[in-house]
Amino acid sequence: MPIHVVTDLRAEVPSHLKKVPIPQLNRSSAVLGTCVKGKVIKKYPLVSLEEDDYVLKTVIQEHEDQLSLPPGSTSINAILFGPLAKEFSKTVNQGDLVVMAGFVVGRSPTAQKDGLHPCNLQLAGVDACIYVYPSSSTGSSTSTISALTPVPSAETTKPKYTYVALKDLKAGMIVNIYGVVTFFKQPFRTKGTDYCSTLKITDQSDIKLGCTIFSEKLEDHPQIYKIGDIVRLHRVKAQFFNGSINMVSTLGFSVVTFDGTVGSPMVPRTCSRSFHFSDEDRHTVERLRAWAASQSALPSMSSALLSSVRPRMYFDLTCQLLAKAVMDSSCTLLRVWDGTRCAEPLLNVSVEPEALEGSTAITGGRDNLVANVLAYDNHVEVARGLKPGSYLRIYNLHAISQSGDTPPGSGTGHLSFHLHGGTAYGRGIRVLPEDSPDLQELKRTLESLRSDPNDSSLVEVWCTPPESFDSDPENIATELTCDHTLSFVPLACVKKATPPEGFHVRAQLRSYQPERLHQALKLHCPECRTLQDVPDEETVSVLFQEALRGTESSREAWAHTRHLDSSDPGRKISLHLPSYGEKGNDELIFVEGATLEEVCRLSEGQRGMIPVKSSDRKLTLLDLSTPVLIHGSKRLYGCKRCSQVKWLEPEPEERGELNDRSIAEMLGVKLLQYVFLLKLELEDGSGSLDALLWKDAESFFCVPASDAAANQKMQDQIKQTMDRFSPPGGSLERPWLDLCLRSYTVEESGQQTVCYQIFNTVTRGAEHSSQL
DNA sequence: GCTTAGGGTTAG
Repeated sequence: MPIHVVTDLRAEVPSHLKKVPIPQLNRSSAVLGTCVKGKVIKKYPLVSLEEDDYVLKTVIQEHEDQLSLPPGSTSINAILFGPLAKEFSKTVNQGDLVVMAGFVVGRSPTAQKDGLHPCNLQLAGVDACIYVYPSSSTGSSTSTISALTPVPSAETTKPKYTYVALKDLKAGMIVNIYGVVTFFKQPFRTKGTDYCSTLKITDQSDIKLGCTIFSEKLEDHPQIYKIGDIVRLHRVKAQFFNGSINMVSTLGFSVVTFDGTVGSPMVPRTCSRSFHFSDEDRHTVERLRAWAASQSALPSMSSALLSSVRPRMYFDLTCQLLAKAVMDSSCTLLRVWDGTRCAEPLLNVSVEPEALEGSTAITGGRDNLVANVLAYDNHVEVARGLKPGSYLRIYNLHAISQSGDTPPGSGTGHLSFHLHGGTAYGRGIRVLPEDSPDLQELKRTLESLRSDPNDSSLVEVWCTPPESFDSDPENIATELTCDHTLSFVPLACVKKATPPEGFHVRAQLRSYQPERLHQALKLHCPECRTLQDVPDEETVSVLFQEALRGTESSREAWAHTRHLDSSDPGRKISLHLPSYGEKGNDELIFVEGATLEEVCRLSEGQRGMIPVKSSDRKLTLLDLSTPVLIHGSKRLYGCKRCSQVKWLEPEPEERGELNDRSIAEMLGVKLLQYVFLLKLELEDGSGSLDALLWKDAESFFCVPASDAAANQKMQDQIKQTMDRFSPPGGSLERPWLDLCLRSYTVEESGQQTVCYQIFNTVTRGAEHSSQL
């Protein structure tokens, strides 16, 4: 796509290019090896289509020596695409003389208006080339010369695939072709083994070409949404039928579809993971788009909004599926809307609530927003597979006035919509992807409907995002364990309800606290029900240090006392080993005069260490902000408020099996329990609310809090779970969570606050990873 | 195993 700025005419333009006078150009002009030469008499601003994609229009006038020809046709519009447009905008000035080559001659859609040449020149891709002779003093433009791209060599630009113009097709050829869709049918089942897509395409040669595509896999079929889409077909065979050429897919067939709108993003619709798409392809699509935009002969689309539908109309409806119900073997009901209100009253087809899948909140016909579509016969198969919440385009829908209670033809009957059996006129249903440009208007309309403060009655419909209709349990990251039969409600409804009440919601995690998950681990006293943070390592360490400054080590009758050297000179560590029992006991050791680090090291042999100090010649526990027991990586804490620490005089008869409870009892300590406490900010499109994950947090994560306190792997597992629910950086999609919530009120300084807590919910997959 | 459909309104 080079532009050459030349100062010496004879030296720069390749000699093989044959110059064609502009007035002699027509649609069938050979373009290979030809060029036109003219003066830039108009240069329009560069138009940016998307990132790094541009279009620019310019008008060039035949070089002076040809001006004896009739005026009017001596000036021609040239449309430049891509980098060439940008380069042209930068390099070329009005008045410059240019030579253009590698163009396509198209029909000028503005010929009537601007009175210029009936054709235009379209320059795109690697073939397009412009040579510029600056008009003013050469000095002014020499600086741009060095910035020019070199001519790509023929070898490197040779495309891997070649495409045959539709006019050049001969029976028997197996070829690759491009075309603009002028008619299409969604894939339908044949009497054979395959699905069949029927389409008709055209290109700059204005030939209408029928194509038939067979494949037993639906994903191999073209994804055509509307007339004007552009398809690229690989390995199709030209056949004679009824006196004209038709194309049929052959072995190795593949298809890619693009939106046909000029300037719309070039997103390939294809199932193949890797497909070849070069700059040349890009420009071919651009050329076809530009050409199609200028064609008035293309059939118009028959899409309509619900608001513009009248009885007896056939139209294409772009809509969202709210609910569906199987009526009988040859009929499925689809309740849809597009956010506009029908001018005619809409019929409500009544269905048993059990038979309805999707939003049960609406009965249809409501406020003339919800249309009841009956899909018959061959469409039942597709209709049954649709997911409520998804976006659809229904082709050739028939508006039928049901005038049961009104005289026929009075125009006051209720409208229902029939998708009749068969595929005539392209009758069918297509699911549109969420991000389809064809949905932007629909989504905007639904959004404005949603924000209408006068209509809160629709809350249950509009506030539920499409994804939450997804009934595929594989896509939901959590699972309910309760046996309530509550139906799912939007968070907005949860917030409106009066507590206490239970709910099932499907929501996403927007954020959570504490972000540092180790802070989610708390100590809870089952007696006084207070909650406190787990003392941090430094605080505990300091308390141990303070205890070192105690009085002389005491000797207890119930224990053998041994001394160890500490890391500090002169300081002895006392180990008091209970002497009762048959052989004495080293399972449980009372340790005095040791630092936290030393106690931890001593407990590494899986012995329970109880840190103690001497006071009044008796042993007692340290401050209750320190662990009462350190056992390997496990630490037990006592409640300051509820413990009644005795002098340590363990009685032999008190000793049964050594466990946390018996140790605590022996020490007179009320043990604190490890618990998780997290605040999850949930959202679902209807709103957001904060829910606590506390009492059922252990089963939610499938990790006991006490294990998490002692085991880094368990903490990592929780981190992974939270990262999955709320991917860091927000780059990945957040999964939906099925949650069982309960609302309740908490009184705090005379103020009633409504709280929500998560119960009966488990994380999917957590039970497996916890086996680590 | 080598076909199917080959556009052009249901009739609920």
